[in-house]
Amino acid sequence: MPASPAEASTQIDRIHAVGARATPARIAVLRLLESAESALSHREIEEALATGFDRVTLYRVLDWLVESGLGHRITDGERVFRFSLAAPANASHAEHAHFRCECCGKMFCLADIPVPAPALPAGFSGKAVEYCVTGQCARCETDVSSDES
Amino acid sequence: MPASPAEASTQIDRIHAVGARATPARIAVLRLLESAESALSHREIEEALATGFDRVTLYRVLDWLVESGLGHRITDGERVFRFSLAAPANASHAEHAHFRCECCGKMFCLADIPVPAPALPAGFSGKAVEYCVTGQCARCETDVSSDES
DNA sequence: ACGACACATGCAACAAGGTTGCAACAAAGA
DNA sequence: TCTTTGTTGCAACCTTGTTGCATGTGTCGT
Repeated sequence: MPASPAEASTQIDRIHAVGARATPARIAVLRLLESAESALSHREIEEALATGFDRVTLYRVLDWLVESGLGHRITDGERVFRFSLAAPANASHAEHAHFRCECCGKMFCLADIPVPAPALPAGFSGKAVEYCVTGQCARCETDVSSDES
Repeated sequence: MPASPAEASTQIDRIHAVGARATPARIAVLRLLESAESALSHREIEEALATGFDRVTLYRVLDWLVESGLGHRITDGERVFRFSLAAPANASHAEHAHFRCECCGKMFCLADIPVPAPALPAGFSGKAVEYCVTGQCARCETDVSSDES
């Protein structure tokens, strides 16, 4: 079920709400991230949006997304950035934990698990925290155990 | 104060203990990491060891270090890997938190701060946890405040 | 509805970090 | 000392992300 113009208006509103231009690339990325179950890398976004947006355009859209506060950027353990939407403006988007599956490579937001506040040594001031667990996700876990040949 | 052969024997023993060959590159990297106050990136290691080891050699030494259990690899928030030595075999090297200074780029091991165990959703199994705080370290903090012009 | 302007896009080139293949070399044991 | 097997150096390559610049387009004022 591809985009209908009516559905796209949701994204357009969100874009305008942060004082930016509603462009096809931005709308498409927003829509994609909204329906994503896990944080996506630039590569994954490029492949999902087979619409021929330029690589650089996507990088810029993603940068804009973070700058404007509509999304965040997290780093998985493998030198790539991943992007997910921030929660809608009403909810305060507390920092949450992430889970990266070694098997399928997907990254999940563990919204339920609050990131424990760090106790830093004297003189240190923390701004942001990344809390990322690596392991196997539920699906890969069952795949592997049922595949024990 | 450069390496003395006598001091190097410590490193050689550690290398032999994991069943590997004691080569100049490995000894040098081990020595460097032992004296490092923070986790070092490949680049930093290459510059500190101005001894002309090949880039690739260092990458391979670092990979070996992690595989053999003598060191770990962590990712700072900026797409680069950093390496530090594992604690000596007697101590169980519990996972610890890291701190990356946005200002000077250094990465510190916060050995005192235990990484809280994650509560994962059903079906997920975690193997490793990364807990990294970003902010300003004590030195940069004072530099900035005394530099307010 | 139209035009202007600022911002967004596409292209090409670049940069940094890391990996691979392969021939030459050297540490460890016989 | 000799052999073997693991290590090194080199060159080339890949991936991820960035920059400069000319062209295109969304938005606003009219």
